[in-house]
Amino acid sequence: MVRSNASSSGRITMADLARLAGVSIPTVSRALRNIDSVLPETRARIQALAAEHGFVANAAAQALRGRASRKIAIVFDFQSAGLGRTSPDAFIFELLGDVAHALTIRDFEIALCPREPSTERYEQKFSEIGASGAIFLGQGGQHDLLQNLATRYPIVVWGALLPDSTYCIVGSDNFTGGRLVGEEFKAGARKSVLLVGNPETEQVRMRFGGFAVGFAGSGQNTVDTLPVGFSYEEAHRAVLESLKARPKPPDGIFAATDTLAMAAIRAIRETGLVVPDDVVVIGYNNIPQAQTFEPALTTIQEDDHRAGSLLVEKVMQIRDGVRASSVSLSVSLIRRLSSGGPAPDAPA
Amino acid sequence: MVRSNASSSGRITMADLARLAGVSIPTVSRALRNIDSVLPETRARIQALAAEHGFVANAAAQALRGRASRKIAIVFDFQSAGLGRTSPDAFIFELLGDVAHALTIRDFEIALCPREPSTERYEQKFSEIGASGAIFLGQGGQHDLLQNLATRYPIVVWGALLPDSTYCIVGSDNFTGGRLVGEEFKAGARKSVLLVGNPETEQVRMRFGGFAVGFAGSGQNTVDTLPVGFSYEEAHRAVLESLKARPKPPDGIFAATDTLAMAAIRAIRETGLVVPDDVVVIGYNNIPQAQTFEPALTTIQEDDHRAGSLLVEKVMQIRDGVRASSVSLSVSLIRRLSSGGPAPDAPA
DNA sequence: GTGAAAGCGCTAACAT
DNA sequence: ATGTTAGCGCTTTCAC
Repeated sequence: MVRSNASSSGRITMADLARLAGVSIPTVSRALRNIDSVLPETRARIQALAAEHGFVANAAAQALRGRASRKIAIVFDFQSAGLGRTSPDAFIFELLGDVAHALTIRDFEIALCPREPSTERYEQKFSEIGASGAIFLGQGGQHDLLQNLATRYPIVVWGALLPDSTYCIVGSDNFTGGRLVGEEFKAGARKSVLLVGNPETEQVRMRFGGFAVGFAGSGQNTVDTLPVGFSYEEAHRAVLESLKARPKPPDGIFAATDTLAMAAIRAIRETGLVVPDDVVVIGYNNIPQAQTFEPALTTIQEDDHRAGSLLVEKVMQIRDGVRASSVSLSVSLIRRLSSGGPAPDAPA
Repeated sequence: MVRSNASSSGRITMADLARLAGVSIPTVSRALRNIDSVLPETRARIQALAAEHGFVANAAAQALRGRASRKIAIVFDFQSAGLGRTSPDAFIFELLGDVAHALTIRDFEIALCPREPSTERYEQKFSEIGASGAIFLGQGGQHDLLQNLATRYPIVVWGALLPDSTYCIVGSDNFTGGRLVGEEFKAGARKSVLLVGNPETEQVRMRFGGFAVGFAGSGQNTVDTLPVGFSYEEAHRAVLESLKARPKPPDGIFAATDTLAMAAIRAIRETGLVVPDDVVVIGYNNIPQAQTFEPALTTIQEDDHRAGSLLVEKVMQIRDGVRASSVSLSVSLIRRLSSGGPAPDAPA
């Protein structure tokens, strides 16, 4: 077996086409790329031949010859952490699907890459596989590294729009999202709020920062932070412990993601409290399950679903030497049951 | 910008190493691959140099030279279907993460590929990108095509273990899984059962087939099938309509996936019925949300989580010319609230 | 044990 | 408008 790429399976090469068309190899190359000269008639003949035989240029050879590859790397944490099977948040997978789709449409190859510990390792990796650009799904705590990498490689990052960043970021307007939640809590006269999520993560920090602004001036109140990662189990445990440890429960929880919000709600119920009567809960991302969950989750959502295609557009621009500016996707609050809003759709 | 792969960013080549080590290029190549001859001392010196300079062989050049690539394609439907945003089932994304992880550990490159309509197109695609094997996540209704493709390319498929298949399949023991549900329904004295899911899909057909066997002999009863795809929304709508159309509701629903089960439960509740008191519901896959969902979902789960690494192991074998046999992963029933079982863990 | 030579499939520079 | 020549970085003969 061991089918390598080329040569195996009756694969057609440019040399074959050249023979068939009675022209030289470079002419075939030119015709196929619709280049300048080449007699229209010749081009037509060659392209017809190519189509007929299902010719596809060997990407390896093109890459070797120095041509900018039509290949983009997508970087994210797919490493299930050993036993715990802590897979990425559902939102990231959604985004991955959208990005992959946008790349496919443009006829680009998609390489999945794990996180690396240094700029050099990323460069090596991208260079090794011949990717002409990379899309990072989440900063993953590598902001400084990314600043550096961006000066040497075309990258775009889904994540928080950090003010000092010199690389191109596409992200939810985390600050406004957080502020909307803060305002909602202020309007709902919440007195004691718990923020669930790790503020060391860039996006989470901005969400919580926005919250503080929106919630400000709501009089006598307290805001505590419960720093947890992105896993459902960890959040569930932490919220449960926190509820037991406190003299009285919070009356509002803002979770950094919908997944964490669902974990919090479960913990709340297990202590006998009722959502939203005793505690109002709001999440972030509006993942598909948010609507499905009981009680349906109040959450923050982007106003359009262009995240995936935007990331791809931007990386194409940078790859082509065009400056691309960061984009903050506007957000809105979806009111559902978990904050006392209406049910997602009227029961029959 | 337009950084192609090689040549840009001070990338080290074998020629550079050869110069540094004072040997010829082929010697470097041999040393790095731990090949036969090569004086141990020479090899050590070269490897040290390579490490020091962070040398990584250019995959394109290796591929071009005819070497079996260390690259595997993963095929699945990531195309969100236009407006509907019908993304793949959560289970597939879980599996994708596991497979990607297993490949990364083995230092293989991962290419994401969409479905193609024909054997030829798959061959072209794999050949173009230089993948030396492919993993299909789900048959996707392409059983015949896959039979054909497998004779020409190293592939492994996650899916149903169809009896006539000549290609290597790794899959849940769908038949037994279905049978367990059937037996559970029989034991629970269900009289009127609705199967939700499209039996044209290979895996679903086997699950329902197993159900029939397990449920058989439970006396006077009826079993209807509601054929729907894999989307939550579609299933929700279909179940709702079905419930309204029937003279009396079923007392048991077996959904082909957990996602469909959740949709069914929502529909059931919207008609005023109670799960599990009026209708018992069982799903399939034990996705993370199954535990979280309210009521927690009774479902079928594989006994171990080796699916991802098994798929990778198998494709490696086939790639290396070794025959690999299909594997049916044993399953068991997880009893939770949706079928009247215990809550996932005791409330505090 | 190592080097010299050839070539994988393609594209860019220079002919014509 | 097309052909000729050279070479990307690597591996595989075949010499020595």
